[in-house]
Amino acid sequence: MFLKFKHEVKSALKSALDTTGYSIDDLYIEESAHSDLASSLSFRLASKYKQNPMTIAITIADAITIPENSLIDRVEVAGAYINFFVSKKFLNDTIYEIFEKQDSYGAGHGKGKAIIEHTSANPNGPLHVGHIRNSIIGDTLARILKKVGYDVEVQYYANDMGRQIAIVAWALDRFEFDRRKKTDHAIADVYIRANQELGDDPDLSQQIDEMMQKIELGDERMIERFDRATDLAISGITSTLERMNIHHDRFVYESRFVKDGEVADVLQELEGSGLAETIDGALTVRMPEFDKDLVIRRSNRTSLYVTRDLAYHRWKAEQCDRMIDVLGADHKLISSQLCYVLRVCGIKEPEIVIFEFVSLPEGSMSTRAGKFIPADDLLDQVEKQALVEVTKRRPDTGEDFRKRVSVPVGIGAVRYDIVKISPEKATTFDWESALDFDKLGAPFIQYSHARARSILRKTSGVPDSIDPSVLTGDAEISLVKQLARFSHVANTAASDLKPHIMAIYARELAEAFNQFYRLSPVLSAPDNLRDARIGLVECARIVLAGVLDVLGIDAPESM
RNA sequence: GGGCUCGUGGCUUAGCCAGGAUAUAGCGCCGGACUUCUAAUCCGGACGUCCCGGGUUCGAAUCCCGGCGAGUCCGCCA
Repeated sequence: MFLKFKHEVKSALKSALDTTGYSIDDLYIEESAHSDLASSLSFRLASKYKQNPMTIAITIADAITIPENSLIDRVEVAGAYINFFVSKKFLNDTIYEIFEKQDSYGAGHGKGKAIIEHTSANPNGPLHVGHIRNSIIGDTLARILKKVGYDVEVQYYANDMGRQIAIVAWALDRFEFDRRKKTDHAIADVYIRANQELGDDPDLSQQIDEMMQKIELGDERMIERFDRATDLAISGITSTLERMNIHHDRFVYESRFVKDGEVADVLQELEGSGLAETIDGALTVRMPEFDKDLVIRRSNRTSLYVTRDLAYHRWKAEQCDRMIDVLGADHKLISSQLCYVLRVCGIKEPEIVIFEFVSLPEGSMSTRAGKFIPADDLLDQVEKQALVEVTKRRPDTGEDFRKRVSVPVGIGAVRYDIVKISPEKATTFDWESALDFDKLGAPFIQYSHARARSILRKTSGVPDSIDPSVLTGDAEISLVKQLARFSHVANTAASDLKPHIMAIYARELAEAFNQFYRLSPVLSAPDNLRDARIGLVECARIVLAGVLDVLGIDAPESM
């Protein structure tokens, strides 16, 4: 509804410009604290036409004609801004639309197929608190894209033939694998130990090199060893992701691009077209833009990560309209080099979402060095703390209830706490704030939803039709306005690939509902107002549930 | 050394790409509201050189230049 309103504002403004004879390429329409939409175009016109901006604003505002049944109520000029306000019809239509569309409310104009790749952590240990920033950003983006209408496929690109996996495979033969532990954690144990042992020993390093050559040549025994290592890690990673409501539609293994010859094709193509040349025995792409050339085939003929990644992207590009990669900041250079090669080959480039690092107070994390906090530990601790919080706040409930509620509250808190931060911000993990439920935002939103549910449980059902025009209180109106923003926010989040704006919207929506809740009694209101308010609560419930779903956060019925 | 990112009240943070009206919100701090649909709530208050210095502009947190500080990358690793 907000988008429709914006369109009406645009066309009203345009025709007013036509009648007044001003012309400008942009209408400078923006959201404002002073109105529902505002335009600052009179400032631009002022310098262009050498006139007073206030005079221009008034002239244009006077020329605006609001059609019958418009979503625009009125136009006002303040400080040379032209302010637009929504009409009663806007509010009513918003409620009707939510009633009609129910769970599908908020869908946007996304079309086509989107492939989004996220997490893709090396299978050499469990996910740690840095990896899950990738997972949560990626999963939220996938959900946002789905919401706005894309056909979304989520992929995990698993590195099953890199040096790290060779080390894991080597370690599995050498050290005891602790079967009592979750498999990904046990993998990390042997991997860390192997790295200690390998140290700078060139003889041992030579063994790893030999393993990598064998895997590249398709040695059966070696493939089995690598696969075993990969599977053990991936199965542990998958179960961690499941706990966070994160699902991948497809695991794409790097090795397939070597096996099926796509890597060879890419190399041949680059070599044949003269884009790559042999330097010191290694096939290299000259990169004038980066003052650093890119090796795509080692002198021992094995491929590199980036080579396989090229084949992967070439394969993906043909299957989708939008190709999105969520990557850590350490991938900035290599991913722009990848894009450079794709570009010169005439292959579609991915849209890349870069997130900055999560570090520990004592420094950056490293799986190899064993310096990391496993995501499983964080989830365990947060769930435990959530149980303490639920127990404290709901002494009236039984143990079953508390345990059942503490899981979504804990997991939701983790997801929200991570997604609410803009990806380009580097963060530091610390236990105290990770477990401080006064700071965590998700319960606030979940609580609003639970309150809406609670009211609805006490009614004999939502009326079939309501008269929204009796909803005239400030809190009611600002709640409806927030409800109307959903698809607008989803569309912006999808086109800019910014999941955090959805998190911020969720908070603002919950805030509007809580204010309404405090100010506007529902059950004790007189008949027609009571019905209308029940209807509004139902709308809020639908949208709160919808937003939480887009954020991948469960919405408890009660908490 | 070069590239990229970040720098906003005590802490965390929105806004920056597409410059505009009193700079967003949470935590913490001070004070108020539960005989009323769950107070994980709501209301009010204090707290700001938007890192610094120039420039562009009628107007700069936002754009440009130069600093400073933090993070990160610069492998025939991934």
